[in-house]
Amino acid sequence: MAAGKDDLDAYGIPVVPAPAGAASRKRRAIVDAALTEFLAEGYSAASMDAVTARSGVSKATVYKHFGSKERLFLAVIGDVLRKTCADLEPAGQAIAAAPDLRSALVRLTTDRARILLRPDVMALRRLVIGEIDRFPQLGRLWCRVGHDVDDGPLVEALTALDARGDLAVPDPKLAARQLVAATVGVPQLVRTFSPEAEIDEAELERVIGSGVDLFLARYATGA
Amino acid sequence: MAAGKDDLDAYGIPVVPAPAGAASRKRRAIVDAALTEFLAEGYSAASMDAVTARSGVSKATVYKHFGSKERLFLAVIGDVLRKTCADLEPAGQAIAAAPDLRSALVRLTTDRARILLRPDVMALRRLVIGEIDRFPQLGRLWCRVGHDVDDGPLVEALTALDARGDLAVPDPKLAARQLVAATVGVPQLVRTFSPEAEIDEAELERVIGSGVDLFLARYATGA
DNA sequence: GTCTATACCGCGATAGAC
DNA sequence: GTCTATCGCGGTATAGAC
Repeated sequence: MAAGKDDLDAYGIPVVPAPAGAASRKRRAIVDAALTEFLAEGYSAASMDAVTARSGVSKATVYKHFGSKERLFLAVIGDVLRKTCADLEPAGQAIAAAPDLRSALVRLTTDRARILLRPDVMALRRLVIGEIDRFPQLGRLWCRVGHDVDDGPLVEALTALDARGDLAVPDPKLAARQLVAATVGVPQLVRTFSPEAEIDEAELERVIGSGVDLFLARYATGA
Repeated sequence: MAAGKDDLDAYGIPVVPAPAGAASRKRRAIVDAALTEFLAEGYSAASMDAVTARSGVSKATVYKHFGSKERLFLAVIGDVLRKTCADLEPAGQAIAAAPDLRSALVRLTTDRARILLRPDVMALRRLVIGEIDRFPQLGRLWCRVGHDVDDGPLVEALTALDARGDLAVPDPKLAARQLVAATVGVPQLVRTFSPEAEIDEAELERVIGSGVDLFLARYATGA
């Protein structure tokens, strides 16, 4: 049992450190192959044989690196989830300082929608939702990094706008959820059940814009 | 190959007629056991052995009735999905005639939320989402009977209200999606990633009421 | 229609040479 | 670290008696 092999991060997902050097390339190949396999088949139907075949290494090597199918799944999905959604981090910080609030909200929600609606992110989301009972840690991780439920920076920005009088938001946490639901949530729901649906750019802009208008009609001050 | 064994309904889901009599009880036991097993384990990890054990019949009987794991899954999930969401059918018909529009919208969305947020319905939803790639028919079926994406009656009601001048709704289809997203969608999203979260009745009323207010702030006429 | 028993396969995980 | 070869188990589906 190597040192640090059972370390868990704040979300209960095993941290498997990547060794530098020649083995690192094989490790990368395993991770890539595993992600493809898990996204295509789901956790249970995914085969470790298929992962080894796709990655070009032997099965023993896979187990030397990750120990078990469950640890491989958590490491791979957790990593890609963190990386993919890292773009969402600097979310609502520019909102409070923006001259035109509507434009700022449209830009914020549109940027988020572009990322969250990407086919690979949607597939990852479906996989996480389907395996929630088996891996509750991934659900908690998705909520935090993807801000699918709570968005800290956005809540803070709405609170600041309320204090300044630019908006009248009695419950910023609820308002943030409503804004996200009325904008990103609408096309996201459609694509959740229709993976093959295309993203019409003009339609997306129209939906997002209408959602922001919905939000502002309720929370904008007369000023 | 019995007659009608390969009949498909409008959604591409096999229709397996239930014979009346003594065998009907066994069939019911199989369906109940299979639903429990699939909801608990997902499609791939679900075991036909576990289904037979839970239902108290032999494995051969299960295969005599349903032919394969795939057909059993489609039949069971499709049936329960239709039955569960049948309560949602008479959706927006009473809206247009209601004296108090806000109360009517709150009642409509609250009723829907109560059904869609039930733990068993949420679990079914997670299962369908996770198996969308394998069974696209279930995604299409969910969209229709659950009105998770499009709600025909609600769209018609909004169109009528717009024509009468009670609301100003330029795009009823989009408005219907926004109403659902801003009300039911908010707690639904939370519980999608947190199966164990409880439904606080007071909190639900507050969220739904706020969502309806959001909707009316945008679409209500001055009158 | 229903049962018991089993064919047959692919799975996750490991042993031991190098 | 990496390989080949294999173990043991549990999976779906079927055969044949009743």
